[in-house]
Amino acid sequence: MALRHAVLAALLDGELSGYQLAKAFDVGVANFWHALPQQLYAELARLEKEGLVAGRRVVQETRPAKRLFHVTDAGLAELERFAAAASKPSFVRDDLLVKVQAADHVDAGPLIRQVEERAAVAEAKIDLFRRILRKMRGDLGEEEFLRAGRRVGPYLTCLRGLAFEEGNRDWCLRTAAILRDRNAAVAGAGTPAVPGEGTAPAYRRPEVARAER
Amino acid sequence: MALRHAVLAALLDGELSGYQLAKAFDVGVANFWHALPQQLYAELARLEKEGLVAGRRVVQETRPAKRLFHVTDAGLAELERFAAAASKPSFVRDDLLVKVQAADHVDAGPLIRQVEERAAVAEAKIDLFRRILRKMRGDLGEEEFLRAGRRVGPYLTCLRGLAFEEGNRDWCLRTAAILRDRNAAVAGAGTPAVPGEGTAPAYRRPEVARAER
DNA sequence: CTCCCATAGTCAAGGATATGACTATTCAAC
DNA sequence: GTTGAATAGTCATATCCTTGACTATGGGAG
Repeated sequence: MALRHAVLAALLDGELSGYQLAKAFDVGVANFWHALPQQLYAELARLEKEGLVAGRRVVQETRPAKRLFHVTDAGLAELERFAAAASKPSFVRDDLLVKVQAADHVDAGPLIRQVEERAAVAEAKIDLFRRILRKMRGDLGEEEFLRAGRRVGPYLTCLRGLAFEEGNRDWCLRTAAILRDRNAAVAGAGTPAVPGEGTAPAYRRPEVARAER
Repeated sequence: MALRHAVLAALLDGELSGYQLAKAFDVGVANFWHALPQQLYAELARLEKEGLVAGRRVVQETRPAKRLFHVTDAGLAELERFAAAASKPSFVRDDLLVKVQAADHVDAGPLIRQVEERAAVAEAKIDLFRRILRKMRGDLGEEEFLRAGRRVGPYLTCLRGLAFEEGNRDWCLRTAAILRDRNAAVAGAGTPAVPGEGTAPAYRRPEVARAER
């Protein structure tokens, strides 16, 4: 039930429309939470009904009208309550890690490609985050901004996003190199397609007949 | 729909009972996926019905009987298919980051405590991961193990977990220090409880009367 | 002149996850 | 001698999240 609080936190920086929120919570920039547009519009409706945010309609000339939302005092109080409550630990849930976990038992080719692609994605995010951070701190140096700047929350979460993506990139590059080496070694030793099968799996499945292959 | 593949990947290292799986997917060790026991038992039942895993009953003397599951050839094929398909990017979803995003608008005290507690949790996980890695590579050095070891998938995902927790710890410690400094600075300047309110929020809420406070 | 993209927002359906409780046995501590 | 932790597993409910649509307008590319 933290999506609502993520929305409240995002609206602290100023009024946003649902559409703008959706972009902020989209892949690429969502440093502290991720959500799809449908969720956000639904959550905004709930938050408004409960009086935690309020919206005002803004008519535009060249674009469809939009509704800009801001956090009410009740919303701020709710955020305060949330921030003081215990946080549950966060979990890893990543398709790619599941695949790497199985790396010794599946075809290495597609996996290596995916890991390398992820490294490129991480690199792009790193660039983006660096630009965002520069923009947020303006003329000030990082240390100075963090000491005296008036709004450091988003800066700090962006720093976490940056460090995460740097870790991601480094790990992906190393993992890809390792899998490539192993794949080449096994291929050189004569086993053609599936390297894991060449290097004796740690666990021989019992009672299941290993047909063909 | 990746939980099933995470279960398959976990069972590659040998037979496991639902209970053992649950421990592996619990907080603390789940390097590549996290899930609750209920989910795992349900998923195991589905996987068995579809013939992707098979279980055998093992009666024990001092403990209740258990069912040990292993991946079938069909399961391995399914995992192969999954590994070759495109992975969707993974997302950040962390209560604590939401709170830090709102750091300038909420009471800093409880937040700082939580960030420091998270740093301690990360430190404990780092120790745990280092022990697990040492155990997995045995006598070999890391480079050597990754070149020649016969099962590196779990080692690689554990390395990612280690790097993640190191990043977590470093960020938490730095963030806590920054928030402490800022809190002390504002308290010294005369504002008592809520420091964010002392430093002029970037956005003045319109049309909403700012009662008392 | 048409097609696609960006803006702005909504609906329905179903799968995935979380919360909380519950059974049953054994060992070890108090 | 009863309570508590660990083993082993299950059920029900509720909420969350994802998938895949769909409406509508305006601007720019080709």
